[in-house]
Amino acid sequence: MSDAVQQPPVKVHPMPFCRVEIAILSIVDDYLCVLLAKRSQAPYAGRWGLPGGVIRIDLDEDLEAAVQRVARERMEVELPFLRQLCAVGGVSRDPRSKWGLSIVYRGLLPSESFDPKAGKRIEALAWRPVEEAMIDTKLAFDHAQLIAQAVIATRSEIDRMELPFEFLPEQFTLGELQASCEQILGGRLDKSSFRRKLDERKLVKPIEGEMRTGAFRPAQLYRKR
Amino acid sequence: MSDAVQQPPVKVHPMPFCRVEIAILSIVDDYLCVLLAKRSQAPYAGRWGLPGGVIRIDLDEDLEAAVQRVARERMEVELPFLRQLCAVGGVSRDPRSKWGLSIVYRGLLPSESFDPKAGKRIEALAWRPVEEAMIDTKLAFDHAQLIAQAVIATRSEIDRMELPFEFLPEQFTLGELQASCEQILGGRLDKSSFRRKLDERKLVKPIEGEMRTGAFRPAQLYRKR
DNA sequence: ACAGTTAGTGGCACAATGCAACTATTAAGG
DNA sequence: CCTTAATAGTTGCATTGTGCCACTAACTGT
Repeated sequence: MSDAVQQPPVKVHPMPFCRVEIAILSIVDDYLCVLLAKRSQAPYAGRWGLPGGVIRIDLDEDLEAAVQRVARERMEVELPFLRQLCAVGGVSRDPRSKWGLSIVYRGLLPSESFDPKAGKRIEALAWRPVEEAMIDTKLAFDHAQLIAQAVIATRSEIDRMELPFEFLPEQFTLGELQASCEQILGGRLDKSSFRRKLDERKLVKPIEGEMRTGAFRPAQLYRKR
Repeated sequence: MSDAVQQPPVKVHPMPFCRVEIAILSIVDDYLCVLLAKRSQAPYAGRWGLPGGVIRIDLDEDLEAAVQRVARERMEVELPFLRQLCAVGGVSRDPRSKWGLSIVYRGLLPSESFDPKAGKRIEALAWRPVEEAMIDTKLAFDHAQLIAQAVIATRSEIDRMELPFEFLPEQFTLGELQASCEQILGGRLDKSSFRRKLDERKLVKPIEGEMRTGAFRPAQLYRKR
């Protein structure tokens, strides 16, 4: 009602240089990995870091849209799972401007569904085990720190039994589900208590009659929920 | 090293209108309350909402500094406890610009240490019980939603036994500590299991010999850790 | 001395969890 | 056909965490 009555007399202040950064996690060769980009431009040219890009207020509807656009432009991928991680900002965060502000997102992706292809401003893309990346002091900016935060957030989801169905095909065995969790956590889980929680909280349902063959006893297939 | 070798050819894009918003929580009259500001200017002039302000890249060292400056200018208060809550942004979030981006913080404050004083661009300040504010559809922007998020975050800290020492004086009794937790959670806790957790995890230590008088049996005083 | 009120402790039942043993099912190989 | 090896799935038990409740302790006012 009264919202649009008058145009307020806002002084124009210069704004921060606003970007989104993306920590994309996946399980590659049984290890939880993060997707890193080799930077083709300053700052930190030639160094590895998280992929990211400038927020384009003429192109992006909102923050998530900005992330998806950047993921598309830079890596030709769409992110089915996306969560905001944090925002970091301050003076001289980025030499391209006086004041840099980055909104950092965390994405989960099944690595099979994605063949990393370097796009705009990226020399190369590579999966890197998080245990290395988290402590790699050579990464651009504070990205090692951000990766650590993303890993912690993902692990605490598992602790709360918010399961990483994003990493699995639509049909899966309980063994595969447990293995995914173990790879994310970087440690082993107990089979019986894992399964107890699954059916107490009704997180999966068996698919009728179907089975799948390994080398030995076949396992029941399940779906989410 | 190689970071400053060349000035990269960055196209200049218009940037979002960047702000910080602050959800300050405190216990007032035994209820968990949030500090709301009556807006003196559009948008939402005359409506209540979270206090906040524009990020000033000429004044603020980083995001937290921006929050503290805004808290000082608008409310004449310093926030001893401050956590980032989330970032929200998109087109037409704020009619003052095409694209608005707000970094939202959550602060905890002992209400006794603070006499709300309205400052720049604020008509009035008031404590409001969170149970009302969380569902008040009349608040500016999506602030009711943000308050709900702030309350959830604060409550889950209590669940994890990250205790609200910010709400208490330096010395306190276990009864006072438990009462604070109950007021935050909006429900009662069990005395014996609360205390068991306190000393299992060594969260408090008794202060030697000292006691404090109520009307009846005095209680042991404690300090954090 | 006793009632009333809050501080603080201890016991017990029940739930959640970790550990380990056990059964079930399949393919392969003698 | 029986044994072996490997994984799938279940069951039982010991340990721990937690909620509930009762009990003791300390102090004031009458």
